[in-house]
Amino acid sequence: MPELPEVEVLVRQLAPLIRGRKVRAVEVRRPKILAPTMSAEFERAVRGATIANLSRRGKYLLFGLRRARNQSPVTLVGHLGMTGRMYLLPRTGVLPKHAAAILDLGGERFVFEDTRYFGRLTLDTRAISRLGPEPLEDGFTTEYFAGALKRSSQAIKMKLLDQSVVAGVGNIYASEALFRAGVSPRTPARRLKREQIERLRRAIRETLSEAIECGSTVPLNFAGGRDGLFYYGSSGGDSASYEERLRVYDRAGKSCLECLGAIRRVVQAGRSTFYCPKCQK
DNA sequence: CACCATGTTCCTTG
DNA sequence: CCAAGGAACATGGT
Repeated sequence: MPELPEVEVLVRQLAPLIRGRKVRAVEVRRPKILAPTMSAEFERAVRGATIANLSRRGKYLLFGLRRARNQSPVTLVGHLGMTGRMYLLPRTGVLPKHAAAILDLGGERFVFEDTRYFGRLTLDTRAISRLGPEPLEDGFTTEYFAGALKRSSQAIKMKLLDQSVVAGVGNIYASEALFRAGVSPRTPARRLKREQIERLRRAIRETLSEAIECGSTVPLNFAGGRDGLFYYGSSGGDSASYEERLRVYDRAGKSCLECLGAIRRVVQAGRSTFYCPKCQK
């Protein structure tokens, strides 16, 4: 479930539920997700701490932990990887097969579940410092964006996935934003004209904003109505579903909603890109 | 068995 | 030193 909008929605829902709560115990089932932090160090820092706040940077979750008076606060950095989920589980709930780490909050347990274990929950904050600007904030200007693209011969799709260029865009929204901007994903970054860069910047902001408004993208339904299990997004309901809102992603061979031509799938740097060759130049 | 999957990091090559 | 490409990580779905 991991691009900026999904993380934003998760943070908004989770923050009020965990703010102010104390971590009574820590259980790490997959030490790999702490890397490079070691289990002992992690437990020493987190056990007994109070979660003072939760925020987001790019696709990362930032847990601000307040500890004993004589100890300094620490930041826990979370990342969902490809398959990560974070939620509160009632004390009586059954832990999932791929529970990577569990924080006992007293009433409920905070669970970090991750099937593929590509995610992270760590004290290492270095990745945060390498991130580019937040696409929905003022720092993501056309001036900045143009500067970040002008010396690169790499395809623009790849630049959008580069978290040091702009933070939070992933494989799905990169294709969607390029379609909205009418820009071909294969265009070398340095070939983009000023007007295209402006359109793309706006398209990125609109695409991400709309996804946040819609609540959630990837079908996050925690299959089978969970008793008390926290879940986000609409489970069915009236709003347009995830797939319905995507104009090109995973629509290879289907018709373009604008021109009725066929959506094409190409592979760039080993990852699928979807676009309309007629609408996107 | 084959291929695909929302992401990042490391290694190699130029 | 930098840019770019590809493999690796691990598990499951189709």
